[in-house]
Amino acid sequence: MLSKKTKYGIKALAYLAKRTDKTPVQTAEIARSENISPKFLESILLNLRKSGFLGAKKGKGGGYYLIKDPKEIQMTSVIRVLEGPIAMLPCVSLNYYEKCEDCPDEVTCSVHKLMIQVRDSTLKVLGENTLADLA
Amino acid sequence: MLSKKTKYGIKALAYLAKRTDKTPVQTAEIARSENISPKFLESILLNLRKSGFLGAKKGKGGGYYLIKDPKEIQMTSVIRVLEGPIAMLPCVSLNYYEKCEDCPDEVTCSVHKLMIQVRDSTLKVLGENTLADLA
DNA sequence: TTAATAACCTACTATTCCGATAGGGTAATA
DNA sequence: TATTACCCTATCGGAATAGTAGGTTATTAA
Repeated sequence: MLSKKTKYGIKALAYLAKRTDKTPVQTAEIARSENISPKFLESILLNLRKSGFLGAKKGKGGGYYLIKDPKEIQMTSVIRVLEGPIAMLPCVSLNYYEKCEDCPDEVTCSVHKLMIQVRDSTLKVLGENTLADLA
Repeated sequence: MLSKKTKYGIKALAYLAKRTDKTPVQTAEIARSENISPKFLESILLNLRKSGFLGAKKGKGGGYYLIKDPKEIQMTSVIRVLEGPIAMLPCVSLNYYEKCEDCPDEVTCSVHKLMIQVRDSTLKVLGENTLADLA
């Protein structure tokens, strides 16, 4: 299950991508429009800024704005930053790999093989979709 | 991410499916072989029995055994019983649907559309794989 | 220069879930 | 009738989630 943090983050990015002009948008405006707790959203947008998706401007008329072209932003990268691994098991994760303690051999592990298939099909969908497709 | 409960459950089912004869297998044997905490596994197998995947026999020579043919057991049904929803959001779940409070309209929701695609591709993989394929 | 604005940062909290453990009860077998 | 092994309930520490609170800093406009 996707965390609300990730869901809200995607919604906020899509909100920004929908806008025609790229002037900064305040956290409060996005929060109001998308029904998100303002303070919670604040921490998410900060996260997205630090990860290089958003730029920020302080003071009056300030806010957040997209840095890159929505077409260039794959949903895989968004989800990896907000949620973490896309795979359903650490031992099949490309970016957050961890060995299972209980599993002596990944090659013969039945669950492993299945979860690689799931990972690849998910990766395909999320890789084909960009922020532009959502907006 | 898949819970350990689900992972262990699948491993246990695969262990039973690998056996040629269908005599009962004790919890302790599966736990030893798959490196799972015996007591934890016990609750999982109980769960699988109540869900109709396993049969159980008490007393000496007792244990758990598969009720159905592994070819007939889709991984979707196993995961739904152990983990719950397969979808990444409640609002796109077929079997555990819940409306999002923050979302006024699912049809126009950007995240919703994306997660339906992810759900369908995952469902395809898990539906095509049966317990027999894992064993 | 000062007041207002809005991002930035730190810390805290309530709730829930996960992964397990403990300890006994019940039914079947030898 | 003793042993075996499933059955059931209850508990528990730790981690994560979903926020909340309160103050700091940088920018803008009056």
